[in-house]
Amino acid sequence: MPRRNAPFSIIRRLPIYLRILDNLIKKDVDIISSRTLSSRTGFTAEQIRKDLAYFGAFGTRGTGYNTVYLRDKLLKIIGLDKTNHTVVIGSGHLGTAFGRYILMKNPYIRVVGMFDVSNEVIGKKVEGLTIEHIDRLPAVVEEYKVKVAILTIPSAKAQPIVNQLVNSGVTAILNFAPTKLNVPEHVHVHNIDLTIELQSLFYYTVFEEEKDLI
Amino acid sequence: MPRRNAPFSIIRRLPIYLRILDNLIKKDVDIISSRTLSSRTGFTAEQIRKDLAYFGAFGTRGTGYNTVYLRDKLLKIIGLDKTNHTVVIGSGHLGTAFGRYILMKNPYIRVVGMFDVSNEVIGKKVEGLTIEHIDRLPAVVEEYKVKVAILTIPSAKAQPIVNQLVNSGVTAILNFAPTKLNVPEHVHVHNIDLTIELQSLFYYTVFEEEKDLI
DNA sequence: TAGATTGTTAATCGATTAACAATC
DNA sequence: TAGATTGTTAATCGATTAACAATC
Repeated sequence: MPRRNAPFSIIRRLPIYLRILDNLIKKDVDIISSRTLSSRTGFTAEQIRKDLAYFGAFGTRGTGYNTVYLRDKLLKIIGLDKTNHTVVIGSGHLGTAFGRYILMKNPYIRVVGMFDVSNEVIGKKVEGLTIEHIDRLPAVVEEYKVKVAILTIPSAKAQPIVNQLVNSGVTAILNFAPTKLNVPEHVHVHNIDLTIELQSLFYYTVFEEEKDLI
Repeated sequence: MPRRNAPFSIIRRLPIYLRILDNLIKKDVDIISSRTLSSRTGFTAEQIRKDLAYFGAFGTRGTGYNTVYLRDKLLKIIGLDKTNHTVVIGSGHLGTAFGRYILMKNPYIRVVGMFDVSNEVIGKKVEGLTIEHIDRLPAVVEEYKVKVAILTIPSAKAQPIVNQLVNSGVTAILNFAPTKLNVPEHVHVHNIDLTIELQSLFYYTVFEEEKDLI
């Protein structure tokens, strides 16, 4: 499996293929064509073939892709072929909702810790996992060799925690705090900013209203 | 204000500028340069100037941008210059967390309804707003002329609700259900897929491990 | 005026789409 | 073999970066 520094645009589509393959395999479908994948994803068949071809030749010409084989390849490419640990930092409403969601809906990822500073939530259980004091974070990260962390704490408190995470060996962060995090080059940050997502949608509502007037 | 069908890549950056301007104005800063905005956002100064120039000439050469004036322009461009209503459909853990977040943290957006089908949550209050039965959705959407809806319901139940929303006049949907929604061309859908965001991060952790071996 | 910073045009880069040869 | 579908090369499209003239 030649692992290169693949474009982010491709990487983001792989989990979508993975989810569809999971569903197909559950229904005992053995073979899928790029055309069918296209109708399920909304991406063009050409793009799907090109995405997969970036990592190797996984299909059979004239037939399509074997679902189990392709899923296996995708899991290896993404890096989900072994148990993967993550921690949730910040156990307010948003943090516990995410933690619960991942614990329940993500077959390939395991939450090994949830943390907070507030005595109001520390000790509470989320799907069987006990929320711990944030002082326990470095120990848990090191014990489980956690490489990916989810951040749902206020912007003002984010940077010191991020520094701590990086020092403990975390290399990827899913950041829900609406602030720019400073990290070394080898650490990847994905920002999910609910305000951006929601506000930017309003652009299209105004546009629609104006279109009505034309 | 010439409103065109601006590239989505630009539209998504506008709320970030808006947030920074809000903070600057709070601190009584009158003028900001593209260079300073660059260091705050991580985007290049050239890109920021080009983004803004797409909608008009809002700055002063040799000086920079007036914060209050630019914020005013941005609010008009995005379409946040009037009260903007939204509804949250699906009031499970994720839905109530989002609803609460928007109610508390979004100065320009007002949640006018939260809905669910489960008697366990209907009647509960979230930051003063009572969760209603989903049967009330069309009435609320029409009463408040809601154009933007937030969807946090299971994938299997999403499409019928989306059809209902579109019929009631909604033109933009923030979708957290991990499924492709079918909508008419004039309706915009933003998908936020926590699984994609999280799984795709694991690609970079494997990459890092391999780099260690080189 | 001189220094600073915008707004705009040109060059580059990267991603998507189209076309088709390879091959099951 | 004929039909189907992949994998790959070429063409197009769009977004970002660089350069600089305009102007406060």
